[in-house]
Amino acid sequence: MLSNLCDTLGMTAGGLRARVRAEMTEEIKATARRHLATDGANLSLRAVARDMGMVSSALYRYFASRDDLLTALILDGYNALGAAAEAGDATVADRADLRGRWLATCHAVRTWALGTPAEYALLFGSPVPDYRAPQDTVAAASRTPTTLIRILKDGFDAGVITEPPADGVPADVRTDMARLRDRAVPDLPEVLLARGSMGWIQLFGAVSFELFGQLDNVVEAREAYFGYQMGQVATAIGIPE
Amino acid sequence: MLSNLCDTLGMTAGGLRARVRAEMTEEIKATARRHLATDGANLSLRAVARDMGMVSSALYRYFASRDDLLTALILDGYNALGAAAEAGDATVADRADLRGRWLATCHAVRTWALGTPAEYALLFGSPVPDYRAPQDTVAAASRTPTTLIRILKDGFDAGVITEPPADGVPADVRTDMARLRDRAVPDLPEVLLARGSMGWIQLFGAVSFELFGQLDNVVEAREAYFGYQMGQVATAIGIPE
DNA sequence: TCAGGGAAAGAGCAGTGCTCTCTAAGTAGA
DNA sequence: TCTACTTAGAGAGCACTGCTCTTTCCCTGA
Repeated sequence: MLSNLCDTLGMTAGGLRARVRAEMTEEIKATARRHLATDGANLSLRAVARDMGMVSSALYRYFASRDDLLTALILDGYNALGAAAEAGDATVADRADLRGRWLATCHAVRTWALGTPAEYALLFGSPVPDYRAPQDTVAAASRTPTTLIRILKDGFDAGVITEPPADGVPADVRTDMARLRDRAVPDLPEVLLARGSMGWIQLFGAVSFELFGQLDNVVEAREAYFGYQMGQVATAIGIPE
Repeated sequence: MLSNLCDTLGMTAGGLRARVRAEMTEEIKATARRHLATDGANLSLRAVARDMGMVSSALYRYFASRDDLLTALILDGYNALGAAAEAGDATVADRADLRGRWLATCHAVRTWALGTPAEYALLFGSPVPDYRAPQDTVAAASRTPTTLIRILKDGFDAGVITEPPADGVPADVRTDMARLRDRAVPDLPEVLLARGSMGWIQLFGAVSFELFGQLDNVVEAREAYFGYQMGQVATAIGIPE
């Protein structure tokens, strides 16, 4: 996207100008991320500019609008979360330990969310009014669920996870799952993918519930509750003990 | 809260003045709700006032701040959602049809959310920065989950739903669940409540996922997918077919 | 009838996103 | 090396925001 912008502005890639421009863009995003932590989604362009010792209008040389800046942050956020999930999965040395991998990935997602709640809210919270996420984000957004599904795939390939009976999976849902499967993880039964996607939703729900304050005055043992949930989900999906 | 305000302003309850004041308050909330639908959480006090043919400062006679107005809307929202859930549960004539009641309640929640997405986002979306939900809301907020848990309670009392084995429910989670149980549904095993709360979280996750756009370009058969999920959850909790 | 108090208006403050114009500075080509 | 061009940034300005303060109007209870 950045190189795209450079092209439209007629800059030669690799030039010194382009490099300082890229550094500047990164610095703006970094300060914006910092403001995001305190001000939430309604961060102020002017405040970001002030923090960098420049005037607000100067930011418009780098981001066409506030929404554009948010989009860049969202994209970075999806990638950061995806990387965290992948790293979590990778911590389990025994690749055949499916449950361990599942739980490690889930906990990694939660840890990332707790560490950067504002960014998580930006990704998964209430959408900003009249803001449409560009298509670029879908690839980055699918990194985390793909990490989860890949665990199922490994288990299925190894014959440890078996295809559950297609009890009551509606036909059109199977169609959706089949399309999704072909796009991301070929050769995985739709029914298994349907259960896997449910697990992803439960993970998202659990993290959002905790982060958005719905657990306040209700559940104190947050991490234990989370771990218990994810274990139950793993069992429901068919990941052996 | 309103009567509280009236008291502090020294108004006699039941007076004419108090009545027009209450009507005015309702009208403000109604217009605010209308604006909420288009502008999301960042609705404008001035716009609301303009819509009512008055000046912005006049609104401050009724709500001390924008946050106060939002709080009132949140409270109303929780109650509206709770009422919808209860009504959904009540549509099932055969009270012994636990699965039917569970699904009806879930679908009622989803329908309410799809009908008033902005209000749902206000309740369950990313929290507004430096806004603290007052204690008043917790009672209203618990109406919906209580409706769900009551179904489990009915099933447990009837001996249709049995207490699941406490396999791997951490001790501190049991403590949380016990406290929650004593507060809302006495005589329900903690383990069952733990599973029930998971169902509530999955319901919330599914609705939020759909409403916040995470299902875009992924799942088309929204209602079928939702119904499938809630059926699976019911089974996982132990609600018989 | 009349004082007290609540409702509304209006000006004003500090802040916002965004646009426009203008200047300074760097870059490439002859 | 000089020139034509592009870019970064500054600053003013527009329309908007939440909120406060003061002033005016009018209803109400005694």
